Amino acid sequence: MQNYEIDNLDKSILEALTENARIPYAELAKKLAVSAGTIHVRVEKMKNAGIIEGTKVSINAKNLGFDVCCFIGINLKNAKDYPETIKKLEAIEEVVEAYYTTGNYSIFIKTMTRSIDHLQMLLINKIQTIEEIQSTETLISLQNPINRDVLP
Amino acid sequence: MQNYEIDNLDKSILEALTENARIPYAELAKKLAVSAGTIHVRVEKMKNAGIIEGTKVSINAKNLGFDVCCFIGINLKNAKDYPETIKKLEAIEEVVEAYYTTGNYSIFIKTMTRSIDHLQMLLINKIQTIEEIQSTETLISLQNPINRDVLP
DNA sequence: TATGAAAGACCGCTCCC
DNA sequence: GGGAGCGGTCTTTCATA
Repeated sequence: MQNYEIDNLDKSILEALTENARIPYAELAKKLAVSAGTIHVRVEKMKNAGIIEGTKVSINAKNLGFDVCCFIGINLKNAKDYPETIKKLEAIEEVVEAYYTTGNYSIFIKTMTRSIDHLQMLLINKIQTIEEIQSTETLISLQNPINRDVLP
Repeated sequence: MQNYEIDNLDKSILEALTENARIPYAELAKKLAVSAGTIHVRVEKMKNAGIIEGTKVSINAKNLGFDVCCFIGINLKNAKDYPETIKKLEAIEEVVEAYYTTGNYSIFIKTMTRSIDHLQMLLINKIQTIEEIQSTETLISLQNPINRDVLP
């Protein structure tokens, strides 16, 4: 199911669908000069290959009141506590992404909060109370100048 | 256009659309026990309020061959070179996200590459040749145990 | 002002070429 | 990969509370 080689048509479909996942297949077909049936076949193929996982709305978090995006590098007391820590982080709704990384930190997370106060509360009352965590480093995102979702 | 307060119905719509943006409005209406017209009105309202930015397919980068996800913290020689550096980073297709942050790094970027070799090439031949950059720190993501797209 | 119902146009899915 | 048919969906309008 993996490593299916996509051709230019597949690529064009992905690009179009990345801009607007709700575009009618018929319109897409016209734009790419193929038939609607073909689009359908290709999309199904990419779904089966696990390339297309699904469709999502992109929500502007800022306009919903979540103004503060922040990255937090976490160091654990013991590396073996990783699974337990992830479980605890998962229970915190402000944690939107988590990565297990090599380098300076054991775990690296991204958080979305409504304000700096909210972030501070999150850090003090939720994250730093996790006993497996030794220390944290906070990187507040002031700007997000690049945010791509298309791959070459 | 901002700070429009969403109610429970809007929230349910967003949640459903986040799981599957292509769900028929009629089905969504049935699930939420309202009429299809209402769904349509609400979605339009949230689009106008800038809450819904659009719809996207979620692509599994791994199945496309992009196996290595990596974060790179960048320090600049001079803080004022930020805009110029962003411009140069933007031209690098492997750079999928960039943040201007407070804390340890000036700029923080996320990259997607096909392999460790590819990552190494990216670092040496592309990123570290940007003259405004003083130093970089690389955090290779080994796992991505949390990846939410729903907000509370 | 926001919701609900219905009608027509449009689209997606499936088959066969 | 292309083309046509049927079943279903989206959108719009109008009436209502």
